[in-house]
Amino acid sequence: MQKRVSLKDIAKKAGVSIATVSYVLSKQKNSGVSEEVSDKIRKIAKELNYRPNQIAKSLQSGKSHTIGLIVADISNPFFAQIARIVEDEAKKNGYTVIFGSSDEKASKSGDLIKFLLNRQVDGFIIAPSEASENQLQQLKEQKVPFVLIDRYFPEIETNFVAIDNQKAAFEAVSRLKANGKERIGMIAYDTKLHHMKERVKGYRDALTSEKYQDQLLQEVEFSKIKEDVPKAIDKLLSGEYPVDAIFFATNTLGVTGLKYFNEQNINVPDDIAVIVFDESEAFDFFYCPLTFVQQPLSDLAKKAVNVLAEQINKPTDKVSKIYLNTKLVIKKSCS
Amino acid sequence: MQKRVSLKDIAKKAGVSIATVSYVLSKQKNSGVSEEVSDKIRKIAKELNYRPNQIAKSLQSGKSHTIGLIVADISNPFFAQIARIVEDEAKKNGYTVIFGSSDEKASKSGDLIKFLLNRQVDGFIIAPSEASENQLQQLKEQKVPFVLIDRYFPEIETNFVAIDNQKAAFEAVSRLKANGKERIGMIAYDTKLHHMKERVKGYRDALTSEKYQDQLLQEVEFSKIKEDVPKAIDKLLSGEYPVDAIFFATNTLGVTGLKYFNEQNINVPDDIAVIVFDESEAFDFFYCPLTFVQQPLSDLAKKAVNVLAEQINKPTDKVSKIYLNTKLVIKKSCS
DNA sequence: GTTTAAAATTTAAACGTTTAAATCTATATA
DNA sequence: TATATAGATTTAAACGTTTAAATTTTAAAC
Repeated sequence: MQKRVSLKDIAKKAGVSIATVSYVLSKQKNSGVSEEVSDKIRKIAKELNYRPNQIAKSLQSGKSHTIGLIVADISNPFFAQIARIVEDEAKKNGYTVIFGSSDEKASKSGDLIKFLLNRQVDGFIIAPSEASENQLQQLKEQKVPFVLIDRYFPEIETNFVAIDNQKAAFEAVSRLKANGKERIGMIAYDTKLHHMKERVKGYRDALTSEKYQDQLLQEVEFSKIKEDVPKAIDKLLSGEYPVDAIFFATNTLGVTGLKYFNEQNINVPDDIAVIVFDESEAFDFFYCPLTFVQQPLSDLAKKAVNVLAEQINKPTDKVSKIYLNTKLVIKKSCS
Repeated sequence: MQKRVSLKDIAKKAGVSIATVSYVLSKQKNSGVSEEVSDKIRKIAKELNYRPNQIAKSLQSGKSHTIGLIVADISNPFFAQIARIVEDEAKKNGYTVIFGSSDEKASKSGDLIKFLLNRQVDGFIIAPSEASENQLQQLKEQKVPFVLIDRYFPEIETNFVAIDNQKAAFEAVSRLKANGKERIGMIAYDTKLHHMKERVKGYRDALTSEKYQDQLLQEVEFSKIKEDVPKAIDKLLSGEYPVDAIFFATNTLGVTGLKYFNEQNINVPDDIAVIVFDESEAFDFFYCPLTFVQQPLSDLAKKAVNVLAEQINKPTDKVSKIYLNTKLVIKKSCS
């Protein structure tokens, strides 16, 4: 990599001090320097194709103008979409984004946080993984600005941008009931993460019959949904009282479940009604249009960036807890 | 953000010079410093939870250990998957990834490159957009290490990791012919990008009848595929000799096309046979299993990182032009 | 008890910026 | 003409590291 031109080079060529060059090039308004000199400096800077060294600026200012985005998996369309919006919104605010995938593992997210902190990121947007409370607590102690997205821990006072998972789930399941479904199963992740627990809560709230509830909720592990979802479905469909509807707690679970339905020639909605939390491009091709809970991804991500930017610029102890509205998009699959 | 602890703080506490601390903490082997002192320093460093300031290191070393990844759109699963693998492979090599989306616009990619160069990235992995040759040429002149991925410009000598698009397309279309298809249309992007031209070339090579070829190839614009793909399909299916097969040049085009088929109740493969370049989760739900050209995404991304890392560590003028193999995954849609 | 060499530690400069403070240069004022 | 004042420019320190070179300390050799 060729040596880049610095203020020093310009100063030498212009026959002035580095400081003068800096004043000319870094101040918008002509602060002090004479027209003559500043014109000359700007001309030379252009000639030499000067590009300020952000690293040096960062060292000097203590700000890197970089934010760290930590999600479960950047290749998951849900997070990829968030990433894209974060990218655009961050750029508008003058920030660069460094991302990292935690694979839902606290150890990975911990490493990631340390790594990015070394890189002097100014703040974080995090979709936290299970058992990462202590990491967030530490960030708080070190007064590192951060905003949670998609998930949050109710017992920790932090900024977050999320949805009302319980309400959204309640609405969805209520819809199934309204459509006459009597035994509604749910497939969720086996995690303590609050957003998932809320979805389960909303589901439970909507159920009136208390019976069999334990068997109706199937929880699968993040790392082995390929095996666990089919098993869960089998369980829900077997026995004396097979379910007549399934509520999938995420798009990934939904996709996996629907694939299994296809393999087994289980028809939606004739054999079973379905509602999925979140959407997926894949659903567009499912033979039966799917009812799903739509999250305001774009607003979620934008808000997160804005809250973070504010927090970086004027840190306060007041936290922003933002809930955005979801929408239940009703199609044939739940009837 | 709380002030972080620096070498200075440790030095003060330990009663030694900053240099000594640096020697202890930055050298793996005990270079010179006595056991006693170095133990003490390490202990204090741990106590204070010292984390080296990468920014300062970067300024000093001229290396940021950061690479810039520029793709068309991070929210496109094709690129999101690449991003994920790049992330993992980069981490293995000690690099952080900053990403940016160009939206297939040269202007955006140009801005992005400048922006990231200011951030002192050590190198780039780029899926270049149309008319961005001059940007790459400039990078070459400035001796900035970079590797192209997915696309490349044959007239510019650069590192790249790609596939043989012509061959892959040829194979795909040949398959359609072998299955008795006689009028095979293609829907491609209207771009000068070489990879797309190669796909078209491969398609043309496979066609034997020379007639009507101009009408058989439909090119649509990146920015308005939603409108253009349906139009293109209408054209291909109307007239005296409607096509009996369509070859989609990318997964995005395929997804859009198949949606339109559904709207119009056009059946695959009865009404029309289909092959798509690239895969998509969505295809799993299409009623008819789709034949597609499978790219070795993971290897592509890994290779790109490795070539780049090598280029950064020992720059040479020799370029690596790497082609990886594709696989035609044959399903019912092309019969 | 010197001398000398080796080992341990420190000094100082550098990376490319910013910016307060100091200095220098005009010009206006008396 | 001397002086104050504003304007223009430079000096120097700082951000947190690294590292060559200089210095100091320790220990060995005589």
